[in-house]
Amino acid sequence: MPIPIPILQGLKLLDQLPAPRLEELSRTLSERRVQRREVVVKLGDAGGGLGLLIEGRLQTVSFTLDGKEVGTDFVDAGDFFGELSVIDGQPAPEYVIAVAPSRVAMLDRDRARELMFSTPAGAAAVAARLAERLRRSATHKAVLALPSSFQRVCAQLAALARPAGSDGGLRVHVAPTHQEIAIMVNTSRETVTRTLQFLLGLQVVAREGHDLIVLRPELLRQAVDGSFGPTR
Amino acid sequence: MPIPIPILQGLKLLDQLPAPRLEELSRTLSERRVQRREVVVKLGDAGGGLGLLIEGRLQTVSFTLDGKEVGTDFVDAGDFFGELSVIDGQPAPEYVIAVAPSRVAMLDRDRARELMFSTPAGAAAVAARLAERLRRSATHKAVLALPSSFQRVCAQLAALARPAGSDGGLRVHVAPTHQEIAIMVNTSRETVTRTLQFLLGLQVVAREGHDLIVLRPELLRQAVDGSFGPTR
DNA sequence: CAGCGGGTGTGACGCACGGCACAACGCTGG
DNA sequence: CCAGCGTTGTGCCGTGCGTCACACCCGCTG
Repeated sequence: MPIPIPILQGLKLLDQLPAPRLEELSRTLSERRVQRREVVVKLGDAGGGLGLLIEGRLQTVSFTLDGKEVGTDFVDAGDFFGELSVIDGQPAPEYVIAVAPSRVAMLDRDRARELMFSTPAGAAAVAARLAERLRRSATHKAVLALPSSFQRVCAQLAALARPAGSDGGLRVHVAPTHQEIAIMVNTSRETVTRTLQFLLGLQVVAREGHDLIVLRPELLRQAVDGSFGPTR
Repeated sequence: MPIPIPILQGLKLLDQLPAPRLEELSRTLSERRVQRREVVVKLGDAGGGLGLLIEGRLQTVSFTLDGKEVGTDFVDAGDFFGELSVIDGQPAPEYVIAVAPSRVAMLDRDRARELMFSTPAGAAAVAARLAERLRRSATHKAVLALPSSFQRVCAQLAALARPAGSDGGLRVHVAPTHQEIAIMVNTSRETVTRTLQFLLGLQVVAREGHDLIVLRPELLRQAVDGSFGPTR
């Protein structure tokens, strides 16, 4: 089924495209719906095309050298993914998995390269996206390198929390499971549970349905830099 | 002082450039020599230009949220660095420090953007470089996420070792100090020392001047995936 | 309603490793 | 040749947290 042009215009790579090109893409692209947990790109896939995320949320997941899962980054609606293989022709470095029901479109390799490199606007969009990913990767490393598990969990919570709609409060919308958090910050599920219990007990965070709301962001920040925690 | 054209042609961003452009750059660029430990780009610098590494080796260093140093990546001769600020205009996300005596050239922001985006070849070079950095960043994360310090040190050694000239042996040329390794893999200097002692004792690696040679790469690999180590 | 599976909460145990303290080495420069 | 500093080697101590084991809760489906 074709994809409506207004939707295509909402995608970062395509928002500068002239109308005729958009129309052509609209006719030839087709959309795929994926459910939570479904795999969109497999680790090691070579020659895959470029993915465009129309709606939903994806996560990139990879593995340590000893086989344990490591969460790495997220893909939000409007972003594209799978660029690395398109750029350098190497196999995909990680899995891409849906964390929420999503709609994606795949663009074959040759047309993707053409969009990415033939115009300065396309090139700039690609560079901007890669730069964004690198910066996030760096901050994620800064989290991973924190000495204690407690700090890492707090840091990850702080990173996941986004300003909520109404007041200025922070909230983690549909919080990940403890297991998923553990994977992101390289610790055990039990430690995540214990950390969360600690924070709930001190009213630093609170549960609200499937969301987690941050009541005292400043304490969370102190927890990250070590000046606040279980052992005094 | 002007930079000879053959040297400019050895740089990844410039190797496709037509002769007249090269000549102009040769006249206007000037080279700076830096010593080991000298800072080339400061964390937080905004509006900095693009750096070109003519000779030597640089390292990017950043800090955890609680203020500890984290080694992140290396820049080798021919690579450029400081792209992120040029691309997105944000402050530099990390320090860039020389780990060996080096020669660098700085290119101002506007001319860098022109080189990077005005031609498909330039755009492809930039994308390729960013893709390379992202892939390395991902493998570094895979190292950081290993459960035990011992494994992380071994993994880092394996990553640093490159095929040596003569035979097929692996060698770490001018090995980093234990402290530097500790920073890269998020552990303590003492643990690095102990791990290295362990490996030296079992003849897995050996010292040769300032180099470290890997005598038994297969054991090193087993050490990484946990099937070989101090506690059996 | 029972039965099930995925997620969460909690206790107990053991050990790897971070931190400290100090000794020993190997340079560089005076 | 000695002083001084950066790096390496090692013992010891305390503890954070990974792991195992098990109970509980909730939302399914039949």
